[in-house]
Parts: sequence; C-alpha cells; structure tokens
Amino acid sequence: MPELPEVETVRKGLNQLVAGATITSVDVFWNRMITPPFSSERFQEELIGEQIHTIERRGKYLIFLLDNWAMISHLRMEGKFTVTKTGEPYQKHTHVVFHLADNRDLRYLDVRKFGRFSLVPIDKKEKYAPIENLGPEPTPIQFTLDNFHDKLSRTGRSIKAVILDQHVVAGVGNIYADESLFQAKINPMKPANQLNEGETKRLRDAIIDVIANAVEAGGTTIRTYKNTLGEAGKFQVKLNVYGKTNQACPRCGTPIEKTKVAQRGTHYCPHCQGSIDLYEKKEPKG
DNA sequence: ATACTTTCCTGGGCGC
DNA sequence: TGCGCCCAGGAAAGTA
Repeated sequence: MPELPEVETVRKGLNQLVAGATITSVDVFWNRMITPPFSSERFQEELIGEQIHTIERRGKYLIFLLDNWAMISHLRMEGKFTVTKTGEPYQKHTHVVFHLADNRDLRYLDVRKFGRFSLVPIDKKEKYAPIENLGPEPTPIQFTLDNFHDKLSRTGRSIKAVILDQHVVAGVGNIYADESLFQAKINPMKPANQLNEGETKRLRDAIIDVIANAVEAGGTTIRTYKNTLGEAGKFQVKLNVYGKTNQACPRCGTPIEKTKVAQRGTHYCPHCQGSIDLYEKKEPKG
C-alpha cells in the first residue's frame, strides 16, 4: 500500500523513465478512474501531444507536469506504473495506458481500481484542493513541533487517527503510523490532546525518522508493491510491529498485539506502548 | 464545527 | 473442491 516512501520511489523511477517523453494517445479502460470535472473522453483528448516534463510528489500524490496540464495521480492501495514497449500484451488489471511517441507505453495497473487520475490546468495546479489542503511534508523544516502540537491540542481523537489524517501531516499511512507510534512509545488509542510535550516531540521526530529511513530503503513491500522499475522495497526488514502480530517485540520481547483503531488494523507492543485497555473504547464493537 | 460511517474494489484466506 | 463470507485499506462523500 503506497504511502509517502513508496510514492517517492515511484516518482524517482518515473522521472528516470518517462521525463521528456510525449504522449501520443491515451486508453482508459475503467472510466471511474478519471475524476470529475473531466470525463475520461476529455482526459484522453487533452493529453494528446502533451510532453511529460517532470514528475513531482506532494504527500501521496504524484504530479505529472505537462505542457498545459498537471496530471495528478493517486495510487491508493494497489496502483502501480510500468513502462513497456507498445504492443506488449496488457497484464491483468491494466486500466490506463499512455502511449508515448518513442514506441513505449506508460501503463497504470491497479488490482482494486481504487487509484484516481485528475487533470488540472497547469497555471492552476496550486489550486487543486486535495493537495492545497494537505498538512506539511514530514521533514524537519516543514513539519514543525509547534504546528503539530497545535493540531493535537484541538482534538480528542485517537493519536493514530490524527497522524493518519492527511491534513495534519502528509504521507503517513497505516504502516508508518504503527511504526512511528512504536518508535515513540505511544499508545495508538491515546487521545491526541492528552499527549504531553515530550510525547509530542518524540512522535514528531519518529514520524520524520521512520519516513526518511523508508524513503532511503525504497519503501516497503508487504504484498504487491513494486516501483516503476519493477523493484520491491527493502524497508519491510526494518519493520518492528506492522504485520508482526504475536511476534516478540524487538525491544522487550512481549508479543505484539493487533487490534483496531480508527477502523484500521493496528499493531503495537502492550508493554512498550501501554495496554489498549487504558483508554475508553469509542468504537462500536461488532 | 467535529466525529463517525459508508462507498469504492478484488483477491486471498477461512469455515463448512 | 468450491461456495459464501469477511477482511484489507486511502480518501471522499454522507450523516448526525
């Protein structure tokens, strides 16, 4: 499931492979993948003849800078890009194909069809609301302690729900949320406005650190994630809690537990991070 | 305003 | 073996 580190790795691969290429035509095999206001027909028409200058990233969004358009792509759960020679048989789950002038295809594959493409006029690319409203990138300069503390103080939601909120900090998904909370030794159920100063700082530092290390490792491959070059990530060997249910905590040996917080599978060490029972269950048990 | 629920999707895993 | 059921989950729309 691509989070910031995986999307960043995909971005680098795309820049290596298709920066400078020109789109000659586009096939869309699943219309819902193209978000309003543009129909998939309009999407296909507008991209003809557009050159891909560079690919940027903001949070989990990829931004293809073209001549007249910014094409914005979100991979959601399972989206991936491949670059192949035109004419090669389509792999299963190929939903959008950008034919390039140099006899190659940039192809978008997505088992679950959750990914989305949007088109924004290039001079309005800063006005695209989903990106405009994102929180800061999780870097030391942009993701300030003051801002984070302010956001946490305003809500009693679980801290895990808050760091998954892209308006608070951009790019953190389920894997890196669990890993960051473990590194900072904070219970995922703890209400955000109950974190003290030390915890807030530890968590902010942990998010920055975990994301940076994962970017360096080329992301995490749990199930199917591959970058544009077809390579798996390497961060999965550094995971401490995600997917480690019943395995020994690397710090204290206590078995890692899995529960549900904010409707997401959540892995944590009940010794290092404290028992979930310390906090009132707000979620309906079903 | 906040906070929670539903929707979108398919493949994999499980019970019977 | 095969059918039905449930789960995984990011973001946006919907509801109270």
